[in-house]
Amino acid sequence: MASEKASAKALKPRRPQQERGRLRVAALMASAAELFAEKGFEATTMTEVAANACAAIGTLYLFFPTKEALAEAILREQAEEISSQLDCLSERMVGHAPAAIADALFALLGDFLKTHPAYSAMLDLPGDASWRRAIRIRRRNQISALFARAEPALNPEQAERIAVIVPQLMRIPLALTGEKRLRDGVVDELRQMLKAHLEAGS
Amino acid sequence: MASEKASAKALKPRRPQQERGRLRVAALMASAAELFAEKGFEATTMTEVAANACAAIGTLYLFFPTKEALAEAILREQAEEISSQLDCLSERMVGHAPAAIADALFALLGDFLKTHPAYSAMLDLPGDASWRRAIRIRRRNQISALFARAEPALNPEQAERIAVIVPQLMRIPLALTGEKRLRDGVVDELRQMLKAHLEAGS
Amino acid sequence: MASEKASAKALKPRRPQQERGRLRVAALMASAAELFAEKGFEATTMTEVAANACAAIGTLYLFFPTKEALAEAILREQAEEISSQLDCLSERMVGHAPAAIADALFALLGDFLKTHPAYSAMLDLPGDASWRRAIRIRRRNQISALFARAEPALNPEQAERIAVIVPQLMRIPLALTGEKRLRDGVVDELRQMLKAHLEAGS
Amino acid sequence: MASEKASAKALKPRRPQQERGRLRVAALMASAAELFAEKGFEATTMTEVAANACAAIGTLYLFFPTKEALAEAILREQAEEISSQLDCLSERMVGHAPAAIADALFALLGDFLKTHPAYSAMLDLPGDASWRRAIRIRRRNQISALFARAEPALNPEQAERIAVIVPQLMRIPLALTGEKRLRDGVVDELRQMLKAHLEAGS
DNA sequence: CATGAATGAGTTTTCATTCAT
DNA sequence: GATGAATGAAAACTCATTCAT
Repeated sequence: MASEKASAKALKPRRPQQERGRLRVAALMASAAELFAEKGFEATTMTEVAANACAAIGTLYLFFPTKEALAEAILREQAEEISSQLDCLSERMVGHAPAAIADALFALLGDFLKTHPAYSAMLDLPGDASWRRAIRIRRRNQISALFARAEPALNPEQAERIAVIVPQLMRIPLALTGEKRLRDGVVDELRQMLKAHLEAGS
Repeated sequence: MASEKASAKALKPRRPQQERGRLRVAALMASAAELFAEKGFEATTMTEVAANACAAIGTLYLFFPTKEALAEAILREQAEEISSQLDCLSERMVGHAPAAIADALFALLGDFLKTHPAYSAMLDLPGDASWRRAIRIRRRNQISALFARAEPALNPEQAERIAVIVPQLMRIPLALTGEKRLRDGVVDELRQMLKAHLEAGS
Repeated sequence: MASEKASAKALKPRRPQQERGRLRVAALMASAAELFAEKGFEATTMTEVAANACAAIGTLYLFFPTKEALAEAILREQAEEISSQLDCLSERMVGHAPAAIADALFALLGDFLKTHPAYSAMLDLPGDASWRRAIRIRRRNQISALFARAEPALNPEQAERIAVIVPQLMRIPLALTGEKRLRDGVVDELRQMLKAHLEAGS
Repeated sequence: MASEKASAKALKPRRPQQERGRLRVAALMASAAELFAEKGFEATTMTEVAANACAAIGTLYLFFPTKEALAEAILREQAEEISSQLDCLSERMVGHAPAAIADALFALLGDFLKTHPAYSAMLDLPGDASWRRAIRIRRRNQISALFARAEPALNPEQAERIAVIVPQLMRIPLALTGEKRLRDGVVDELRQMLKAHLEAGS
């Protein structure tokens, strides 16, 4: 599977040393995330990303050597964010029952995906690169650890399966734009389903 | 005098009038479905689709005026197929409990997605056209009707929510290529989760 | 010519077969002429020509080896037609004054171009082939001969110039589709202009 | 936060923001005009246009989103030019007789068409778009106003007809490439014809 | 003669990426 | 750092023409 074509070219998203540069980079990433979420990674052009951030195309390439690198930077940042939130949650949830954890996880992931619509869209893309898989696995491990730490009695295999399932469950309501009532109902339905399952299984 | 004006330019999407043509079309659609499933819609080129079917690029465009039209034709065909399978299932399931239906639905959708790997990948694409939405809604209505018909006591709103959720649940294991054990475990976990939920809810 | 070869295979009578072929060819040429006039030579496709004549594309190529040959056949036929009409006119106009000839020519060309809208469009095309030039020159010579024969006193150089000008004058009103009043006025204006000029020059 | 939404896809027809860009655009338009005049609009390829201007194909599309848009840009520019020349002429010709105006108009249009060989070829094309019609009508109105202003006694309907006719008269000699003597004679003949007509009509 | 599926070179158009200023 | 013009390989799409039936 090693089809990494960017081998010769050292992948180096440059780190801006100045405050203005950092703002620039943030604006570019926000612009890209917005467009990726809206029309998908492939359908978004680098020119659009730059224009949407009121920057020149050259400026965009100043910080991100390729479109793929731009996606990776965004995804890494968002993964970092959710990772620390999961760490936080893990602290708070020690000793709680799986069902309680499920509730909290639902709230956390629901909020995150709503405010970061590009996250799922970018993480589950066809032709997944190794770094994409790594991010998914890290998230999976973190969630399964969350359950394991809170409730050591929980079957670790099941914890892993749950860790796979929960983030994907959260994507379901995202597709129901324009049907708010249904979407909220689906969120509740999913939460009940998961909680009931965890209560039954423990 | 040539009367019929030929409607400007719209003589492109020719449907095959001979047996050989019908075979060709089938081969082209199979080729496209295979590639769409493998590398995604955007990353697949029309040239590849044609070559993969041992046809010339012109032959492909003889039957499908655009790449989008090709995707639509494939999706419509597969949607038709699953639709009739759902009809069949609906017949057989009259009078069964929701949990039994869930089991049967799991089996049906699981098989279908395994043999039609392009289906989900193409149905849930960014920037969804109206025909895509129509297909999704039809499937949703059919599944909710399946539950409603088998178990008239079931809350119709819940049936709709379940109809939204189930097909998306089935997509989750698809992403787990190369982790067969985990994938099978996840399938079981999801089935149990859904069945338990439906049994509790009824 | 009656072929008495009544063998096992029913042999269709040859004459009707040729007759049918002649009708086919006429229909194809009519179809092409219609489309060429409507959207131009380049913008018309061979497929459209065939479809517009309710024939298969292969049938079209049975009679015309290339698109260019199709155009040439149409133009030659129409040129032949107008040529014989000009011959007729030449007979009738012997001894008439140039102004009278101009009137008659106006009527003849006006009718012809109105019923053969492809004629001008095809004769004056960019990148003119030699046969196109030949047709134009033949028409020019015929018209100048018409004047010379009727009125031998007329300056032959002027006759040639008039022969160049008149067919082009007739094209002017053709562009005024949808402004019938203006078009008719322009026709009159042109006729007066030409007649006055010829009367003054003689 | 990237506010301005970038209007979907319409950031293509970029107008040059630097001096160098303006030169490039001019060179591209000149290249296209040359080729359109030489081989016609349809027979000219965008690749040729770019190569003829020593530019890459992408550069051409940077400024002109389609071949049609390229034609429109050229035609609009040339129409603007002739329009201002007609304005100039209108100033100078106040109080002159129609015949004198005809002379001046002949000179002006003759020069213009000789130095802008693409103009007529592009303005009178099959399948005329609305913008093409608009340019023709503007020219017509300007010429008829020219007559009306110089000689208020002139019949306004006749002025309009003349305004339709004159530009088309000027096209006639253009077709006579390679027959210089004849062409010059035709120009004179046309001029006399028009002048005599206008003198007689007033 | 008739047919229409098939071809593939050629055309238009896109867009990630580079580079001179 | 910043800019935006420039690039060109690659993709979508067209259509005159051929050929097996």
